[in-house]
Amino acid sequence: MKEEIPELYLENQLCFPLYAASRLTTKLYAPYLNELDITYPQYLVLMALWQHDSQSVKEIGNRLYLESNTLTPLLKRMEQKGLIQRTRSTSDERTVMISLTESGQDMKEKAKEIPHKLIESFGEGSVNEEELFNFQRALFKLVSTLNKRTV
Amino acid sequence: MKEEIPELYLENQLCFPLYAASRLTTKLYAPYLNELDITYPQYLVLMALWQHDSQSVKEIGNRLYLESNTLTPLLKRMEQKGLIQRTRSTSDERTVMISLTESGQDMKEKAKEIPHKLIESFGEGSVNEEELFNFQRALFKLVSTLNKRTV
DNA sequence: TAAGATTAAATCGTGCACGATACAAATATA
DNA sequence: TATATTTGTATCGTGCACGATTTAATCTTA
Repeated sequence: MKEEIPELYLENQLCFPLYAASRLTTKLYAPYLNELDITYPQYLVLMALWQHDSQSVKEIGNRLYLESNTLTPLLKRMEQKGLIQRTRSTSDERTVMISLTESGQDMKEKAKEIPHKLIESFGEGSVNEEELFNFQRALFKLVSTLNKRTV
Repeated sequence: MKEEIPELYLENQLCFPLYAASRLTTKLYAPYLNELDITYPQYLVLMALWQHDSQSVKEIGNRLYLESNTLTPLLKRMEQKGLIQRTRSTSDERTVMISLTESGQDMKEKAKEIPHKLIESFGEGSVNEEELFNFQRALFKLVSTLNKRTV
């Protein structure tokens, strides 16, 4: 017999809308990131470095919740594009320091328009400023809680 | 000179916590999905089919916001595992209908415990029921809006 | 009804994610 | 101070995502 299990409906999941929203948001960024010839994860790394230049792979990973298995190849691609520099630390030969090149720093100037453009292409009325702020707070709280649970 | 652009801080993004939350949530599911020998996207397809068996690739894609370039290989893997059947429709030779096998239907029985287990391993106090519900509503609203913007 | 447009899957190439493992450097401990 | 443990990167294999393109079937329209 067919048993109805509402707990298994897609509409009742939390994971599914997170998954969908993340992917759809990334798609919304695509046209602007394409202009800069970078991908979304690369944009995240740049944001981390624009905020605080010269971080180890580990530190960037802590910031983005990623590990070296994902970051190493990604950072190598960014190095190839001339956006960053990878240097093995002299004080601790295990760690690799990542720092922005001139080109990587300059990209910030072009990127700073992206957030505004995105709000424009998304917002179009219907979004309450305060509601959005609360939603963002809830999201970050969720991330923080999830991070504790998944260590 | 170093220009401070708060709009580019990771803490002020909406996309970044969505991306992080999505990935961390998927990680929380991993142990339970591993027991069933399925991946997270495969779990989503199963949920779609448990709710409504026998859908075309296109219909599943509309439900999950995915297209055939992602779904075709994914569904082929699920077919190999004996979870689903892929049959080309006779009425419209373009469409491929996806339906659950007996094994795919049976998995629902094992899966129905997952949502509860997840809330357990996550919840541990600190989560307001109503707050969570509102957050979920906001998430789905966001997905719906994003979907309109990215067509 | 024949030519053009649209639609549904599939294929291809690139870039993530991530578990598992390897390896060397640094740290802790006997 | 040897030995064991931990730590930071890197490597490997698998499975998504997704833009671009292809192919075949269906639908439109002149």
